[in-house]
Amino acid sequence: MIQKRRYSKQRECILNALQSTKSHPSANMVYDMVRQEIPNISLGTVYRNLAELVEEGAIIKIDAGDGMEHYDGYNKPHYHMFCRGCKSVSDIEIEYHAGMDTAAAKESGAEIEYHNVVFMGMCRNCKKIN
Amino acid sequence: MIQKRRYSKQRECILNALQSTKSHPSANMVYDMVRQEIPNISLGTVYRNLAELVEEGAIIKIDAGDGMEHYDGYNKPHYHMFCRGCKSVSDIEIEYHAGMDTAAAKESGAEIEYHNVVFMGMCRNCKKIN
DNA sequence: ACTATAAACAGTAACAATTACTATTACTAC
DNA sequence: GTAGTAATAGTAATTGTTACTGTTTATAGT
Repeated sequence: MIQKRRYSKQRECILNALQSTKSHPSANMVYDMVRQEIPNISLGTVYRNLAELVEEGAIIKIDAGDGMEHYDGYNKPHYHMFCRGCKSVSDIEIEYHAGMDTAAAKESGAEIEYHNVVFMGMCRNCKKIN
Repeated sequence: MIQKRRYSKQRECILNALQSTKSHPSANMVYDMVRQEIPNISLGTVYRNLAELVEEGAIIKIDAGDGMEHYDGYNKPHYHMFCRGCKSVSDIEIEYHAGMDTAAAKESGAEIEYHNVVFMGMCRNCKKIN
């Protein structure tokens, strides 16, 4: 009677696309990726499923400051950097600073669930040029 | 001959508004604030001046992940938290982790200029309710 | 102080990312 | 297999932001 989440080819394809890349595509980039598999998929479907996958914790959303959301097939908590040169988001594989969460909670009285870190700068390739 | 930045009442008013609040208003909220002083100021003027003030380092832009930019009259590097309950941005006054920048630079080979941290959770008020 | 110059402006139109809507399709419990 | 209802495709609407245009105004040079 009461139906839970229902399977859909589209959602599986979106999740696969995200899990099989190390890049951090925007919704539109995901749209382009899955259209190779499902040519008539709707952009609205991509947005809706990305939101659902974020909500259930299967992927994460990254705010890089370039005016659009980026998505990341989630494995473990990790940090990101945004390159001012090529405007790309990449992983930064340093340890998650769990101590900052407790410090922030103590300072503010808030309940901290997690934190995001975005490093700003010029990536290895772009710093040569500029 | 070559003109530099020129004074404007509007820009001064915008900077004042940001420096005299501890909140982290969006462009639209800034617009509402300065309209009390300059009723016919244009929203475009607010956006342009906010961008210029960010560029010259007088204020900072915060990406909270709620679909719009927030602005902050800048004093020193500090962190922020976004409350899932009341959707507000507040300061977190813990020390800037400069060590993370060098760690990130070493790990990635990038040139790191700085980093932003946004804590996610429920603020002191909202955690009581929920 | 007066004038020429161009930066900054107000007002509005355009834009791009995202969300909402609607009729149709296709999972899944029975 | 069928009924019920999530999920979809396609499209329209919304929202935050940026670009454009004719006008105003700060300021450098007289």
